[in-house]
Amino acid sequence: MVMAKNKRSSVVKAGNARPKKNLWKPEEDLILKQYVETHGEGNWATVSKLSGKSCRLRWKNYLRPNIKRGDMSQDEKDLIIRMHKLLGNRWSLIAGRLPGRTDNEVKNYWNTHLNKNTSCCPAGGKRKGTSMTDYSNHDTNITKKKNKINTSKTSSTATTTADNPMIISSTVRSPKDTNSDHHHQHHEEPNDGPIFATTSTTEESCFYYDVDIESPRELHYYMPSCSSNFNPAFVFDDEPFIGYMDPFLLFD
DNA sequence: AATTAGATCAACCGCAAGGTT
DNA sequence: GAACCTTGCGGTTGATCTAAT
Repeated sequence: MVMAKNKRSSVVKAGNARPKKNLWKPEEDLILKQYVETHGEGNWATVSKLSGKSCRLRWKNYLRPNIKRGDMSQDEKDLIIRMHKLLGNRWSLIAGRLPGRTDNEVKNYWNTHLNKNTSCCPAGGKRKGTSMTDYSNHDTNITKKKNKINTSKTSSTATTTADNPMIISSTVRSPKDTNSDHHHQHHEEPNDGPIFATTSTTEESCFYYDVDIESPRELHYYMPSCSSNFNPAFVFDDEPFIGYMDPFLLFD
């Protein structure tokens, strides 16, 4: 069943039973907005205590300036798909690549629009125990609580089904680990083995992102610049995606 | 017109990391 | 260094919508 895009207000309809969810009213939004304009961001615990609502979330996902609302453009969709293949469920990182989009929005968009369209996932939109849950378990478990990539050792492996013969395994290391992992600096693999692409960074915020891609075709899709000679740069929409230069990776 | 199934999205929840005391 | 507090993140839930029956 194809559903029309559903635009809903956050306002509870008058006459309805009191909702379990604490939806925001426009006047509450206004109050919060004025509060932040006056006092600045922060002190969310205090504000939330006073209001009884999650003000930080509301501000971050809805009220913050430059929040872009409305349909995703084709470019944004493509970027989300490709970033998700590369990064998994690291919504904040993906959202950081999409100006004006929040991680929550990207996550919702993925779960509702894109997840079901990917060949590696079971089709369907039923929520409970379905596509989102089942498919994402592999990288959900991986990425959960491990996405503080700058600060902690993170290892993730995203495998796929037979429909998508690509395997991405990413390993993010803290600078401490760099001594023992010299091969992460720059690496070339023989063509007959798994292609092992790596970006490296330096200084405090550095981390290493290793991508094992079994299919050279897939590698070329993600990294057109590294067909035979490896070049540690990804390209998104003609934009070089270089780990050590990209603020998206260093944004913390 | 009423009901049902499925889609959408705002908000909630719990955990982990970082910061402060 | 420990304890507490704050913030960020990702998974999940629930309300409400629309199209189909």
